[in-house]
Amino acid sequence: MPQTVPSAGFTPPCDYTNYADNFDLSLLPGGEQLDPSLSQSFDKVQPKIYTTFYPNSPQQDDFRPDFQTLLVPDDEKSQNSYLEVPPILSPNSYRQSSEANFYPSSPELSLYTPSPSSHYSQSPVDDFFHYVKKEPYPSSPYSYRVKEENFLSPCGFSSPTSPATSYSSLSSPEQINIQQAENSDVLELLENTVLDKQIKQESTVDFGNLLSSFQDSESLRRLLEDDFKESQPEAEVSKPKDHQLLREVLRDTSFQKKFNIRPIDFGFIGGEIKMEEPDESAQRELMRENIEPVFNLAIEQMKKDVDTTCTALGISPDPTQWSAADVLSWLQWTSRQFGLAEPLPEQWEMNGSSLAALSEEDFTRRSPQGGMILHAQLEIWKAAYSEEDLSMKWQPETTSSNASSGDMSDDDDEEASSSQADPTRPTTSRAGGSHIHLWQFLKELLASPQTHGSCIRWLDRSKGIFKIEDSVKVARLWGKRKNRPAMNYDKLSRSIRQYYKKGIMKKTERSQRLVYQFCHPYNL
DNA sequence: GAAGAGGAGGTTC
DNA sequence: GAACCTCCTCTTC
Repeated sequence: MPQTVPSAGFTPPCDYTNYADNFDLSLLPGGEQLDPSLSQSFDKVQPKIYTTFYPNSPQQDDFRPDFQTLLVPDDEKSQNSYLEVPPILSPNSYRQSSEANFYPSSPELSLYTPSPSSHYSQSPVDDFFHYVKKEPYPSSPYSYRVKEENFLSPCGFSSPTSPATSYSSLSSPEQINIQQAENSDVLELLENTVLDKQIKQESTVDFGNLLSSFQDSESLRRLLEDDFKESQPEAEVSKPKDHQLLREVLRDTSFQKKFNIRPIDFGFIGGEIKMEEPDESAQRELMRENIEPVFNLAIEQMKKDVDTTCTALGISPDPTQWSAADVLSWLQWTSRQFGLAEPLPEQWEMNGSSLAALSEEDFTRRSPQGGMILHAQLEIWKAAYSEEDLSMKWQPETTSSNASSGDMSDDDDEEASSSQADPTRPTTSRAGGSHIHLWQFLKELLASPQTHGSCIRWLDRSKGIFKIEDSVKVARLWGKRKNRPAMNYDKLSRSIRQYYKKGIMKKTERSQRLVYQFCHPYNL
């Protein structure tokens, strides 16, 4: 009959997926020295952990456990510790009912489990240990099973205070007001999506087998009690400091000798890891799915920052529209924001278009100390504006528009359907890397000079001028991507030339072999 | 000879 | 129908 008690730091080592997702990194060697700020964050968003004991024993209906009293102080029962008290079942009813009726969601049983408010039977901890003593392991036909349910609940965010206040509590005092103002809608989104829901995971382990690894039940009892005492002062059940039992188990390497197991060597992590191409593709898709919402949030925040600054300085969000005075105003403002030296006006006598065309080297030449930062900030501005402007106004036929483009992603899954207003905008409408435009592919190669710098590289990044250094290799890569083994540079270049008519690419002013130039805004 | 330019028809989605 | 792919001829470097 199942019983749920606070996990007291115990994590059944049976479901590695669950384990990996919820693993307390502080358990690793040296992990106790967590970054204090991180620890604070964990305290605010503390997972609720439910552990259910349900012995497969006919005697269990006699148990009247008081785990709640034993392991959970009264003042905590309503916080992070949950004891599920099920109705008492007779031995017959227990035997007649399958485990699936109790825990259909257990990994072996694979159905969903009731919420933490559901009820299960109980058993006293003393009787539990008595039972352990009476029934020698592992020969007992009745094994205890432990089911741990982890509810990742936004405890810190679900306080009566506003989301912004809760979030700000994680920050330094001087940041509070800013973050309250700037992150409120981001937090609102997070609350409405992820944090508003409990994420439930569970695992089941044969407790009997687990206990058999201990010399006697007293040692386990002692460990559990010590663990609970240690967690008492903080009144936090699942703090990183907990999991004493697990710590002990992890430190105990006797099992390695017992089962002739060698420790896993993670040293390879620092080295080269080769992945099969299909797996790599799946990983990229998974990464995209995970990162895209965050990326969109960042873009939104970036746009707001740009708007705020535009209002403050009275300048256009489009850098190419800036006058010389606007340029100077923006440079001064950005320099102050980043604590850079005041820009010398004589170095920056130009309008916004000229500024936007400067390369990073140009910036660094004019401002050796902060040129890189200023250039990066301008790129962000251009990207933020293009995101907004292209989605609102830009049409493929009107490339004369002074809108700039933000090819924010070099992802190979991008698609530029003619029905879309923004051909440079990343989309995820189709998975896989086969549907990609040649110009996007070339930009993808150009974006990874470490990998592909030997076959294609930028000559002038700001103007979108690039050179194909190894036409055979580029063609081979393109053919591989498009699953066209017969691809060669002759065909690839024919496709590039098709871009001349479409206004995507052009030959450079001084024609050079294997040198092409992206048209605006594709050069961004 | 390699690469560029461009016409024309075919293929895939 | 768009976006290539393929083949071709001619030109340029």
